[in-house]
Amino acid sequence: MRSEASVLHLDLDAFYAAVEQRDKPSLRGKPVIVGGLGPRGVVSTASYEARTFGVRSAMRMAEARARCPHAAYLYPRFHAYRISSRRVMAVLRALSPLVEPLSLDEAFVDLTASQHTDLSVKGVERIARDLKAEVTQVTGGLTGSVGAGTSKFMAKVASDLRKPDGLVVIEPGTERELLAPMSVTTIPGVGPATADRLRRVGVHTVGELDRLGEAEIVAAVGQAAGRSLAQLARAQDDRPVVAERETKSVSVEDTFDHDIADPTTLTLIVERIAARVAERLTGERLSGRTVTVKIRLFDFTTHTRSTTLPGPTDDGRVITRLAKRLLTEVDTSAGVRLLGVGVSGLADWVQGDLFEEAEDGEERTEEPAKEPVEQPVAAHHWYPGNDVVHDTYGRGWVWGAGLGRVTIRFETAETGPGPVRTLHAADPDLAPYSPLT
DNA sequence: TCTGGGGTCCTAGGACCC
DNA sequence: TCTGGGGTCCTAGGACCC
Repeated sequence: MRSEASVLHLDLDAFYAAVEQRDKPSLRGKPVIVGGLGPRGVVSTASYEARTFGVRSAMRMAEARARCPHAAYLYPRFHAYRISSRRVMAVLRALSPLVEPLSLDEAFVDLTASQHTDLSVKGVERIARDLKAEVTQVTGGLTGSVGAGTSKFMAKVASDLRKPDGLVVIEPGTERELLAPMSVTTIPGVGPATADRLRRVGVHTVGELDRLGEAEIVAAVGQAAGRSLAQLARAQDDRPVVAERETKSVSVEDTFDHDIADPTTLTLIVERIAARVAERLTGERLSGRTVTVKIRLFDFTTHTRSTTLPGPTDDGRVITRLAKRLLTEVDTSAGVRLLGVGVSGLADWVQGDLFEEAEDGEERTEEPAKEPVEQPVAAHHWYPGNDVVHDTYGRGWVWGAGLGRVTIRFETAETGPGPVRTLHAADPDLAPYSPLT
């Protein structure tokens, strides 16, 4: 446990809406609501003027329009938000190299890694005041709320305490007293489901949770959540501020204005979404092994289907083919409201990083290997119905794979479906064929 | 015209290996 | 014929966060 309030949390106020008001003076002082504008849109950010009408983040747009019909409704301009976000993060990194961004508008800063030595409450207040001024300056007038405390948890609680444009440093030693009357939902990781479970054992506040034993908490909410909850309820939080986090997955999803049941349309959409995922993977020099399709049906039930490749890929053709196959594994005949494609199990190496230094900013001429996994290959590396093979027989699809062998069914334009060949995984005949091509 | 999009982490069961 | 435990990987679903 830190003895000083050396963790700082910055939260930009109504960030998306504030950027819009900054860039369009006619919107200043007026309710502004940023989010999806379609029939199924939800609110991303409401300006403080809109919040007085009860409009909140994650609220359905239809409800927001009912509550505040005269607001300006805007589709998010992420490019603009990203520019301002980068400037703010740069300010934070100048303060301390240890900055952990949580999103475009939020970050933790570890002040023990900064050049400041006075981390008394007064000293941290001075740092925070200067920081707020600088943030406002580099963003052309945006404000942020800053909190500081002896842990991430307390810093975040602090920044929430006075919004907007707030500055709160929680004096070390006063944490439990401060937390005791607060709702358990103040604790990160406690959402509606966990709050409900705790309510059933008579716990509503952090203080009540604190008085419960760890064993009882674990019994109520499970192993991992229970242990961390028991700690956080006592204001014990040793989570470090982590500057670099590795991306674990990349996904794209789309909710349709109206449910779609037509299989051809769904296939087309899944192709388009898979291509966007592949684009982002290659753009970020990532590749992954597991492809997942997410299907939300008309009734909001959500299904995922996934498959794991023997080696990482960023090939749009491979991702698309697998996504299309996975889509067929779920009954979509009653209507689909959302389709998504994701790739996870990302390689911890960057594809082709041996080839490019790219100091000159030129296009790379050397394409990275699309298929890191080459032969020899085990039978289970072949994907029935997906892997295509060409040889003297013509074009063949892998028909079955497993138990050390691969069956391939060939067909030609003239003769149609032709012979079925069974090859052993170690068969040299299989070697020329690369799976997943 | 109920319920976004991008993520992270956890759980639980089954397969498989030693 | 019956019966181990531990570890890892994979899949599906769900909670949660901003």
